[in-house]
Amino acid sequence: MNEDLYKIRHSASHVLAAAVLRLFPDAKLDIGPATDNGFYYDFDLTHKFTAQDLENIEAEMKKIISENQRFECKELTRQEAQELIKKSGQDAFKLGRLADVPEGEKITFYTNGEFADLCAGPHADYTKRIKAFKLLSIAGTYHRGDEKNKQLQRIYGTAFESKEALENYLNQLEEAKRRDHRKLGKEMNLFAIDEKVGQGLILWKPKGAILRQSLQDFILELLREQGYSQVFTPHIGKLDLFKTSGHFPYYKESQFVPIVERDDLNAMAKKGLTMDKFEEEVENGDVTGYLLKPMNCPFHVQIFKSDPHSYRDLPVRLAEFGQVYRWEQSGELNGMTRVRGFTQDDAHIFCTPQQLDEEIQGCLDLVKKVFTTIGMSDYRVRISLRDPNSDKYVGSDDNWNKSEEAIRKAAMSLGVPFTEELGEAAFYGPKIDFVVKDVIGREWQLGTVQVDYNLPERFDLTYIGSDNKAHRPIMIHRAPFGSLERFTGVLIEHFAGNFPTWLAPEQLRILPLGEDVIAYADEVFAKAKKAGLRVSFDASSEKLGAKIRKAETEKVPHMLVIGKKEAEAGLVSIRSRLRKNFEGTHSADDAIAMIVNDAKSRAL
RNA sequence: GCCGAAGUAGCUCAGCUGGUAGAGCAACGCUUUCGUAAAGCGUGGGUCGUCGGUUCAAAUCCGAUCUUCGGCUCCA
Repeated sequence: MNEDLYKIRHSASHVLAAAVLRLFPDAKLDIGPATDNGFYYDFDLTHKFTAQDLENIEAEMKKIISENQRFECKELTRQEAQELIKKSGQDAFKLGRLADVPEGEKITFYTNGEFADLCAGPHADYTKRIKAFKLLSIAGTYHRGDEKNKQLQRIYGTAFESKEALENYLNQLEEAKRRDHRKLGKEMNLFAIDEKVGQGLILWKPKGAILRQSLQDFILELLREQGYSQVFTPHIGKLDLFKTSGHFPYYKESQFVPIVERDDLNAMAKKGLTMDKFEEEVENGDVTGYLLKPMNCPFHVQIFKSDPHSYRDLPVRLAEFGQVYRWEQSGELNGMTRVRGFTQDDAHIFCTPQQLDEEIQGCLDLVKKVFTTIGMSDYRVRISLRDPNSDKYVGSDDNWNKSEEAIRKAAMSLGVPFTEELGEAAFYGPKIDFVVKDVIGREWQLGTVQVDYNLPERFDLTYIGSDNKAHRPIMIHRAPFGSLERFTGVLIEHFAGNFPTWLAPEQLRILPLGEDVIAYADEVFAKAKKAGLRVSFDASSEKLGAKIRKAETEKVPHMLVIGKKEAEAGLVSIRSRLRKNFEGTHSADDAIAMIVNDAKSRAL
């Protein structure tokens, strides 16, 4: 965002606050910055803002803008600032915000008209610089983003340097909604979420299943190339397994309640335990129970443990499309991108310290290959490192340094910009994530590679080194898609449902023209089917235009039009959304071969 | 989980201040057999998310609850 636009938006947020104060003098102001897409301001007010209020506030803002107030910056001492805040009756949050300004830094107030706000600036010079703005929504938000704090009301808006730019942005929003995976998923019969089945639980419909299977096949191919072994593990495991791994009760809040054996349940019921006592017993007591797995790692660890290992066997790479279950808060659920049951394209690598660099590199290559094949170039890479001032991490400093260095080195080799975030690492090791945005600009983490020193320790994993002594292997967790559900959701939006041939649930449709050609068209249909294409036959008595329209709206990438002309010459006519160079008449065999190759090559 | 909004036919939506539901598309049937994005006519389909309340009467008003959407928090 350029500086002028930033100033406009930041100024708009001040105008918003000024307008709200005119209409609701009791409102307490918290904070109101410019954002990537607009601006907001947070208010504390007993009255709940309504849609009508939003309109009134907007009208008041227009008034303020037309008054063409001048933004003036005033530097104050801390003492003066405190007095000013108290005098204005805005001490509820502003005093705290003032305290955030570090000692020695300038304290500035920006004034426009009757409104003054603690603010570092910069601002536009006059309110009339805000040429176009619109208030978009009201949302709840916690003061300082902490759910223990008071919940405030946030008004979101956006502002631009011209009416055209605003129109443009609003149109873009509309356009984006059209490619929303929840909308397309329904329209294209890819998946469903059913109230009766449960929130956040995805039903993959036949067409969505084809999409998913194609993605899985693709990954499997890459895994074979990279020397992974496929494994399968159950959906539940004993509580004890997760106690050893440290996941239970550590992740208790995000797990489904344990499945406790009938006898134990009975015994606890007889004791008349309260919920708290029940949980305590499950956590600490001698209770036999199972957990729906929130992650696959402990299972893979036990597979590794089931054999003795020599350094010559390493690295061991165990891969599984493992379905896991997490109790996400209901308000966090979102289509396919945030669900309660999802399938990780998971794998765990057990390697020696010497192999770590190369293995991380291999994982990143895999992720990169996936993103390149899909044609997703709009992602950002985030590496999460430990907070140097915290002691919550396990593993030696030496190990941490080495693995952080390995991660950083690998990230650099990607040739894309990445950010380093301190304190974001898991307690067991640093990680590197691939993050993409959905149609409304929300970020979702997809691929991830994490180094882990913790689980090998907790499960006492060993291999015999060349010195004939036991050594501790290092684990890498990695998932190039992250989860098939989230990835598919993002993928639907990425392609706006217009999938390349290899992913399209229906790759080809035969459009016969008239009853006379049905027999010939049927032959072509059989050939295409035999060639492995996902093909359908439109035998309806609609006109060609209607058949084409139907196929187009259903986003079928290729069509074969077969009329008298083609039937007599033994040809077919291709109409293709994806490959204009395919279009024209060809022999049926050629046409089918072209489409088959297109699918095989996973061309975009 | 919290704040706010919403839930009417398979889909998209209309139904004003209460008088017991309507359109387009889809589906189905008949006619049409057609040349690159919509042929014509007809038919069926809804206990208005669910439960309770107010009322002579509730899709409409009130309460609870479930689900969805936008935020916040949290995550793959």
